[in-house]
Amino acid sequence: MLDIRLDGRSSIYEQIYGEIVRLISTGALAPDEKLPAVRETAKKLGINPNTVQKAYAALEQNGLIYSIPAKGSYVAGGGSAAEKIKQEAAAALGEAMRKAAEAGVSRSEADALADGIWSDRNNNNAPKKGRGI
Amino acid sequence: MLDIRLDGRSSIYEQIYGEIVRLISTGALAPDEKLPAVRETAKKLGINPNTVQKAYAALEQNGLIYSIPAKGSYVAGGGSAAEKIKQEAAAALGEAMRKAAEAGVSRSEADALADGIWSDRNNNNAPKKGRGI
DNA sequence: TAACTGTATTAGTACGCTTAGTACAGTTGC
DNA sequence: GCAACTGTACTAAGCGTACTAATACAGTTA
Repeated sequence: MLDIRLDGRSSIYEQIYGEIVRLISTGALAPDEKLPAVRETAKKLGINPNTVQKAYAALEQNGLIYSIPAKGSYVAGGGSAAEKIKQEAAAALGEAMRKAAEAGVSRSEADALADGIWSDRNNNNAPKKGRGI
Repeated sequence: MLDIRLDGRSSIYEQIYGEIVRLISTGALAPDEKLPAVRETAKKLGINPNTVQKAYAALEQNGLIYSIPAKGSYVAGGGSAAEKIKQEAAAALGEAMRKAAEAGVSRSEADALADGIWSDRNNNNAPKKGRGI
C-alpha cells in the first residue's frame, strides 16, 4: 500500500506522514479505512517500528487518523481528514500569497501561475467569481 | 539600520537573513548600498560576529549581496537582488498552489484568498487578464 | 602604523532523528 | 483458554546537524 522511498530529502517519519497525507487527500485511503499496522509497515520498509509509530502519532495528533489500541489505526471518518488537509493547504497558500505580494509579485503574475496549476480542463468544480482572482 | 528583535521564532542568523531580504525587497536597501559591517551588527545585537557572518554568507550564496574582503558587503547591483527575491517568492507561491490544488482547494477558493491579499486599493500595477486569477 | 574589513578554523553545546530493547494491555481467531 | 496479533509507553544510546562562540589571519584604508 504505502509506496515510500527512503531518499534523504527528509526524515523517514516525515516521509511516511506526507505519503499518508497524500493518499488521504487523493482519496486512495478512504475514511475509516484501516492503515497497515505499525510493525508491518516497519518490516516492509526495513526500519524500526518506533519510527512508524512516530508518524502515526503525529497523524493522530493532527486529527487525520484515529487509533484504537489493539485494533488498528484508521483514517478519520466523515471526510474530516481530507478536509483538514485542505484547510491546512489553503492556509499555507494564503501565507505564500502574502509573502509573494510583499516581494513584489503582482496579481497578474499570480494569475499566470494559477493558470498553470488549475488548468481549464480540470476545472470542473466551483463556479468562477465575476472578476476573477 | 537593521531592526532585529531576537525573539525565539527562528535562529538568529535566519532572522538577520530575513530582515535584510525584507529591506531589499521593500527598497529600504538600494542596490550597491553598503551593509553594516559584520562586527558592527554583532556588537549592536550583542551576538558573535560569526553569526552575522553566516547570514551574510548565505545572502551572498543566493546572489542577494556581494562581499569584498577588507572592504565591506553590498546589496547586489542592478536590482538583481530584489528580482531574485521576487522570483523565489513566485516559485514558492507556485509550489503552494500545486499542493493546495492536490489537497482539493478549488480555484475559486484561491480567488477568495487572493482577494484578501491583493486588495483593490493597493492593486496599482499590472493589468488584469481577461478571465481572472 | 592603526583601525577597520571579510574570512577561516576550531570547539562547545544543543537538538532532532533513528535504532534498540523491553514491557504492557487489549483484541482476534482458533 | 491460548496464541498471535494490535497500539502504546518508556529508557537508553549513537549519530548527524545546526547554532553560536572564541580566536586568528589576511587584506584595505586613511
